[in-house]
Amino acid sequence: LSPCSGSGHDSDKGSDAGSDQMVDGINLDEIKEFAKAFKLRRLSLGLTQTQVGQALSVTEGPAYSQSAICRFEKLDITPKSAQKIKPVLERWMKEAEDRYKNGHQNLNEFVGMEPSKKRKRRTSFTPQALEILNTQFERNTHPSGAEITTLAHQLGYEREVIRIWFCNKRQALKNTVRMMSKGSSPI
Amino acid sequence: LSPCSGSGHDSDKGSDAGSDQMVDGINLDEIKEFAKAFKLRRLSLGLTQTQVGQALSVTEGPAYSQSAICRFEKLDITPKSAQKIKPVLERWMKEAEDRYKNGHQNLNEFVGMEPSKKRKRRTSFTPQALEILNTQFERNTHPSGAEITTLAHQLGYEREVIRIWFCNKRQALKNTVRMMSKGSSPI
DNA sequence: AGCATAAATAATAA
DNA sequence: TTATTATTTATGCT
Repeated sequence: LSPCSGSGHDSDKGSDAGSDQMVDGINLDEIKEFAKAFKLRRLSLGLTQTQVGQALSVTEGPAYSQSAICRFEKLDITPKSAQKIKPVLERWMKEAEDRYKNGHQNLNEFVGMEPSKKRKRRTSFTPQALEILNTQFERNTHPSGAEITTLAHQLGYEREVIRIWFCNKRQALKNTVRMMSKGSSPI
Repeated sequence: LSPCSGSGHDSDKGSDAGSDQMVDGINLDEIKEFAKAFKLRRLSLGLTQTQVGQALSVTEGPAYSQSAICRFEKLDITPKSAQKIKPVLERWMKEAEDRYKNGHQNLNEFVGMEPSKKRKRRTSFTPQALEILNTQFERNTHPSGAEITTLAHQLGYEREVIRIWFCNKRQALKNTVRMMSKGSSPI
């Protein structure tokens, strides 16, 4: 991998940790542990990466996407970057947990969750609609935005529902292909 | 659409605080608490509902699908049913956690996970490949389709991977140039 | 009682 | 970053 080092010498931490793995004056093991704990704390509060990211964007600026949280949890970032983000997450999570103790409403408010954010009801497509959808899928597995909109309107379903249908359909197709190529005996 | 609301939904539970909620001699609150803890313990071990279900099917008989685990965690089952399943899950989880303490390999074995079941590729280029790629890039930042195909075959990577490499490389170059020249056209 | 798959979430590519 | 894919969860159905 590209070394890319030497941009800055942070010698702020004078404390020498004995057996921990240190890189550029950063304690990797400590960060690793924190990341793991952070994920668990997040799940304990029933929060998604998206929610954490959005909430942080409000208080800390617009640099916290779902991807960013994901990458931190998996430590798919540079040590320097992790070191920078860690205290922010630490502080935020502390606050969130405190709010949680004082009642869920406080947490919801803090995170900016909708109070009655229920899962969407599972739509069931009519056979007629499915037939048309499948026909379209055979023609083109990746319809454009405009095509999806038209199709949704034509069939009388929400646009998003149609979009998701194509996502899942592509998924199913891929899985089928994968299974077939595995050479498993047909049932 | 006919909303058909109010289908067998209990009205608000103005349950009295302090005493446990009992139904048919079953302590609902206890089960509720267990279900929540179970989910957290499952996540701590990094297991999916599917994995738990499959593992249980081996040790406890074929009555534990992913759906079943899901429904237990959400308590979307009858109290009687929950009461019946609870000790099974309790026992299994205990065992799983013990194995986990003795090393991940033990857990994997217990759960029946594929040792090498990892998510997906993430192409990383060998230094040799990178050297060749960079040489080609210096010669021509916009290789034709045929050239990309040849190069991909030569290096032993997927064509698409190579194509994208050039995209990203051009991007990097552009960013560098832009940074150097400071004022640039917004393309 | 659990399969099929819609919806939601996490991870990765562009 | 944002868009999209891969994975997991949840639920309509019989």
